[in-house]
Amino acid sequence: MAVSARDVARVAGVSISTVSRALARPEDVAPATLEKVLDTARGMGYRPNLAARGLITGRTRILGLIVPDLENPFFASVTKGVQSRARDAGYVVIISDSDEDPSQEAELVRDLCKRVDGMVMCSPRAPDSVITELAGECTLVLINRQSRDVPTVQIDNLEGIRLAMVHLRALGHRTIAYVGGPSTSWSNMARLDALRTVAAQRADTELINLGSFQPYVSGGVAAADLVIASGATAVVAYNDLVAYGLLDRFRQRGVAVPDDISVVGVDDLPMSGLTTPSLTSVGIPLVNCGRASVDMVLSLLEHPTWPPVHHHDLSFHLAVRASTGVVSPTSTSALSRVPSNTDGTKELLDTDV
Amino acid sequence: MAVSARDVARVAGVSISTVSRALARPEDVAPATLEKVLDTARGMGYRPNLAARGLITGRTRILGLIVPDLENPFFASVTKGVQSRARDAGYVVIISDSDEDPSQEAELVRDLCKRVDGMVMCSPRAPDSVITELAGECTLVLINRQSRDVPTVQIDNLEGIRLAMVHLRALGHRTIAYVGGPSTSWSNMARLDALRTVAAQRADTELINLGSFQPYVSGGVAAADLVIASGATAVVAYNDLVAYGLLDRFRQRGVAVPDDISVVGVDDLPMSGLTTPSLTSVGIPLVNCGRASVDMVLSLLEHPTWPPVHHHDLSFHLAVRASTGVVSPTSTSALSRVPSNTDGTKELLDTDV
DNA sequence: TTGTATGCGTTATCAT
DNA sequence: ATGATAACGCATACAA
Repeated sequence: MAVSARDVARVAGVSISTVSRALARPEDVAPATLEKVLDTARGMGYRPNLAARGLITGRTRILGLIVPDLENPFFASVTKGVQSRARDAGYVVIISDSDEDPSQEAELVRDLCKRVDGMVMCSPRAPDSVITELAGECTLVLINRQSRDVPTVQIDNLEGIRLAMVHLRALGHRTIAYVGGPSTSWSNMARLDALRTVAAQRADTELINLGSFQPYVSGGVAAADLVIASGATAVVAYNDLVAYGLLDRFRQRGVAVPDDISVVGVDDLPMSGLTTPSLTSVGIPLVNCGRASVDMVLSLLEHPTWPPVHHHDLSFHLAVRASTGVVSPTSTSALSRVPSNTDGTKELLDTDV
Repeated sequence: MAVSARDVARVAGVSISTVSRALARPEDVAPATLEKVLDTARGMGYRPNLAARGLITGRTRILGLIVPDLENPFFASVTKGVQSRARDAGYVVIISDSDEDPSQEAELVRDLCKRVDGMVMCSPRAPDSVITELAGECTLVLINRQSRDVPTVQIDNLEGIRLAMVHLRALGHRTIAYVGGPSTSWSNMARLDALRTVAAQRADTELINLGSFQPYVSGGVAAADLVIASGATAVVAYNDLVAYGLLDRFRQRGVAVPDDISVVGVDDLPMSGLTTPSLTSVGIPLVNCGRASVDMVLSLLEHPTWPPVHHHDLSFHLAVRASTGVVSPTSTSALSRVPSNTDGTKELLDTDV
């Protein structure tokens, strides 16, 4: 059986509450007894029973994290940040993978609610109404999703997209395609809006929205042929995974990157320096997102009355690599073999593919 | 304030213990009262306080998982498996990232011990003695590490390596280099042993051990030039990350894969179908490793007296992709520009690099 | 500064 | 089949 505070008290020759105090508020106990208690506690290998402590304090010192897919490097990085910051603050984190299933998310939150002090949801798919309701039942912070009612950690998509566009324009690109993510995704809408805003500011820049695709490698593979047919000299992908898919399919099709088409991703995943060619990407400080979300939860926990910083914005950086290059004179002519797609249509598709 | 069993009891007009029973052993309570209790409980949104339950049962229904690095896709996959199987069994999992620091591992286990029913350590770096000691303090299962005293989930390296070697030999390769992982790593020793065993069985096959490298992309980059200098026509990397590094550096050096050198990785990470060229890899069923480890922990928990299946072995598969090809007549001559390394030395290096 | 006593919400034991 | 009651191990208000 484990050693309890009572055991320590008996051995140290003090009362049980002195043991408790020695650990919780050392300054409230006489130096001599403090040392004696601490020594015997250590000697006996005493570890407070956290269930009992939690029963009294109502706090578990556990944080919850819900992500759609642990194997997706995007969420892996965020998870790393959450875990690391939580530990620094003396918390541990329970992780839960929703398997990309929005309907599971709500159930997961409710299950975890009682076990944790607060929760972080990363890129939740569940509808706004559900999220808001959930936030009423427990301390909740959202990552990478907008909400009026719930505190969020967001990334300034406009700034990131602007970096990418400025880069592409500097290389001479004027016809730029966008391979979107899920149409319901907040990030996708934010990025599309940003692209439109930036493109609208330059009269000679044409934006071709190729519609919505799965936010994985498979989505990029599916979109690649449309990109080629569109006649664009550069393409911005919803995220790096999609960009990997583009790269892969372009290679299969014999389309050279960046000579024929330049490719830009979003997220700057750890892998993106290693693709062939290496991928230029708009980077999100994912680990920091995780850290920031924990800071927000803890702040909410400690100052429940404060209605202060409900949104924490992080900024992008641009990692320029080998997948973007100057537009070549041959590129558009060589590729635009499908006339019907080069008629200047700004929105080719607007449905999910 | 949250609603307690006492509240439900009062509203339902029964005693508090009937409420408890209704949830724990429905068959022990009369159908009429059962329905009444369950209805009011649901109506009031009653959720048992897990801290209180844990205090009396001594069980938290939490499992712990310690990995060296969450961002490493190897561990991400294992984590996915652990989490998924744990949830199926009604457990949640606390995850902890040791930041590749062996000295942290022991501390993490001890911290988590009191919070969880059992733990899984994935590829721990800590010395045997420490691991054994830890296993004495809590229910512990190891993944990807050998131990006499502690239950483990392992992979049959000999079988996996044999698959790779048979594949390479069928392509005509006779001089095969191995880029090893950390010399202290059990996996590395197991793989090196397996390579030696298989090579020894074929008189015409030469194995060149290039020594130990970091088990990351950087390790592969560091090893690539040695591989080229060794004159080998094929190289087996400690894992896929190392293989990525080899691929990257080979490309930089203008060495064609697989025309000049064939490359084989180990792990078959999700990304490995997307490198250029795509990577032939000996695949570990990582998600299943995670699942199996949870099964072992739960079995240990439920039948603490059984001393049965202490080791669970999983098998490899070989994912043949574009990084391996038939040996070309030019390959050895074209590359072996460093005579001192082509003298047939079987063990070039045996120190860490 | 230290000890005593109470209660956190649940399960388990026993009596009814 | 159900109810009363005693733990579980700790923190805390209060007494000394």
